[in-house]
Amino acid sequence: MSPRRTPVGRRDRPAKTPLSRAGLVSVALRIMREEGLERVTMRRLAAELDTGPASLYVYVRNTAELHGALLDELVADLSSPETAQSEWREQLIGLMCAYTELLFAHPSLARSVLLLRPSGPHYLRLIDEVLRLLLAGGMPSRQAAWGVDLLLQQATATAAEQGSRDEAVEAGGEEEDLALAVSEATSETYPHLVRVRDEIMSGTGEQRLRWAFTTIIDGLSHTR
Amino acid sequence: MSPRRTPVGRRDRPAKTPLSRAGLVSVALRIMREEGLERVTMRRLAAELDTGPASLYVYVRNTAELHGALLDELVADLSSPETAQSEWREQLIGLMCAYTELLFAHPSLARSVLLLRPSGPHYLRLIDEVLRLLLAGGMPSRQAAWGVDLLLQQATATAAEQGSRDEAVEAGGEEEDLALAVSEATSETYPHLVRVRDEIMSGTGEQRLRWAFTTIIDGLSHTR
DNA sequence: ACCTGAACACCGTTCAAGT
DNA sequence: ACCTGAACACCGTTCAAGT
Repeated sequence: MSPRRTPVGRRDRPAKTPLSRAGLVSVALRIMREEGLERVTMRRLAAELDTGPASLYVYVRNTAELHGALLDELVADLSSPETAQSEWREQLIGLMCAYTELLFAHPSLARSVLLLRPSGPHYLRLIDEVLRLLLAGGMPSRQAAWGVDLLLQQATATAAEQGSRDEAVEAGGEEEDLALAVSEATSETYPHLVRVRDEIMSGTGEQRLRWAFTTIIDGLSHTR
Repeated sequence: MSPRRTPVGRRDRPAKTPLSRAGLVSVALRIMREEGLERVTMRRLAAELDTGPASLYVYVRNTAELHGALLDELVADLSSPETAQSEWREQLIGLMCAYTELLFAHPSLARSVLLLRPSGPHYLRLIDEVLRLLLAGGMPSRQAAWGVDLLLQQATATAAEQGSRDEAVEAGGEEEDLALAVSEATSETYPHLVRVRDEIMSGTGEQRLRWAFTTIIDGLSHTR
């Protein structure tokens, strides 16, 4: 229809912006938000940027590094909640819940991040903030330092697990297998499981999440 | 060389045993032990069993279910350590460490299990045993019921993370990125991180693992 | 240095057709 | 019911060759 402006252009795209790491990440972010991380593949990204997959390896080492960059972008939007006069403990639980909810929206990213050691500037800011709150709670520095890891891992693992479960409902449905197995357990085979049967699946995700963070923070405070 | 005994046999394999779920799982287990979970693919498994990949779907729903079955086989070998007169707390930490070490040998399985709700008989036995110890510690039943989940998730997440890190050393090396970022952090940008800098990477994997379990159990005991 | 097409070496799952 | 070959619809990464 319109006359060609770029003689060797493969298609009539608006323009071919030069490749850059930032460009890569922003396109990846868009695809992730619109279609999920599953669709963010090197091949798809390359197609979107009107090039071949090999070209991307100039800007990212591999898929894992790309995922790390995506996490950092997400974490950038994480505002410290209510920096007001509420207690450090409540603030910390709020921050951890906010981070977990962020990951809930992208369970497959959580899955990927679990295998990473994120090191982006925004993630470091999150670490620093969690540390601030733990130290504000009067925790010894080793307790605080190791605690950040424990808390962040818990958040990521929960998001990875919970999120993929929602996705897996259509597909497999392994949690129904567990529910079934638990309901069929007898006192002869699994006596303790039977004793707490009703509590094992109880509570909402939100309740159990807050409970988990509270439990860990209690354990951290209880200095030995 | 030798005369054909099976006229339509594709190759001179010893014999073609009929397919079964148990047979599938045992071949999968062997490949996992010898070459790692990465090599346990439907296609590879089919080739090993002298059939096409489609045939496997009679016995397992999908790859996830197969991984669940593999975990259950591993957990079967998990002997309850020292059921002697040592305290419930020490016994529990020992059991959790044993489970984690089991998974350390198969990090990619841990990764996969994180997205599952395992429901095999041996896994249920593990749940029952952890519950027994928590209840022996005098914990209220909701605390115990939710606690099992927290403890087992922590174990799996640690194995998934730690294990893949060992593997990733050859490949990417994202943890070095973090170490670098931490060492380059300044008091202006990340004041709290700088304050605990030396503790954040300290300790061996074993030390931190025991510490994490102790912390969570402390938090669980501290009933609210 | 940056960019590329093509190739290497694979995947999981489904389906129509057989036995 | 069980089993199968072939197909569908893809992957990440590397490499030699170009600019």
